[in-house]
Amino acid sequence: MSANSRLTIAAHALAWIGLYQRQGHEVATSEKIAASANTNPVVIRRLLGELRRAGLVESRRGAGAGWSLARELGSITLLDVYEAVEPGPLFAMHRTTPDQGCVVGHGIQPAMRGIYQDIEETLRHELARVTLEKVLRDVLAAPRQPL
Amino acid sequence: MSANSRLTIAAHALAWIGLYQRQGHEVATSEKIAASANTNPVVIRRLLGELRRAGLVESRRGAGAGWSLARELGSITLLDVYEAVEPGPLFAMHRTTPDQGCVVGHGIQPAMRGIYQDIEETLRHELARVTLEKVLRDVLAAPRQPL
DNA sequence: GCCGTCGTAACGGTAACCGTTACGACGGAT
DNA sequence: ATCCGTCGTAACGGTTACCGTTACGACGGC
Repeated sequence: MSANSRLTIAAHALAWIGLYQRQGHEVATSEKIAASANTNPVVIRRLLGELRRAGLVESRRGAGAGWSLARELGSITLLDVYEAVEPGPLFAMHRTTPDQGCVVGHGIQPAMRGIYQDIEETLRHELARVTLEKVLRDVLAAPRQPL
Repeated sequence: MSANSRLTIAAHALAWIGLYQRQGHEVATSEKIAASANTNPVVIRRLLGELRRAGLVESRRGAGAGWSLARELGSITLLDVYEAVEPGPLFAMHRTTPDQGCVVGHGIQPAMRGIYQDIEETLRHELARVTLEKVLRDVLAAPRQPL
């Protein structure tokens, strides 16, 4: 599976904004988030744009612009982020339709669809158990670098 | 997530070989399997090669060559197939290391690694619950096309 | 009107997967 | 000993997704 880092970067951005706001700041800029994640501000803006469409964050334009949470970290789960950022299903069917004249070719897609649905349901359930609040807690629990 | 069809095609091939053998045949050729899956024989040979490395199938060369199961369908699970054909982890970390001077940048990777490990463990558990015997059963249970 | 930031288009690089062609290797069948 | 069907595998091109980057208009406090 060609894994991608979209969920990781999105969680990073949300945790960063959440901590930033708890430190008393109003809005976070894509530039600062990008510096923490060591990537390009446009990458952050693109991802946060998808989170905004899902109602997880809000953005202000003009002077003093930036991003803020639309919900508390404790009410956002990894499933919310996953659904906002990962479009397709986990496993794909055949690219071309199998031979419908063959028993296996005819029955394989309904069979796999049902099996995959169950598995993805379990995955979603697991993702829903992890809040961004817990992510931030785990982040802050990481051992400090000794001098 | 850019889903791929490797697990689906591999399961298709195994179910096809299993049914073929139950019909009394010795070995299955990549050409016949490819015809059922509506793809190229080389694609099947590549995938079955990975399943052979995992000890799930065997291949014979020379005249009357082809593929056969190395284990009963009931003892092969989707997890066996998944591990044989899907190399990497489900979710990836940042492409570049985050800013270690930032609290979030420093703690995000250990945090996400732990969370992802739990989730993937659950996924593997679900995959292990489905045997290829069940896949073939579901395939054969698909409704016939009415005339 | 200025200026910082968002929003978004556009482009190139990278990587994975798939389909295809090609060809040597193997080993029963004759 | 030769033949022939199949495997095993390399090589190449096409497609797609994601990422990084540049560019530039839109917005809105000041």
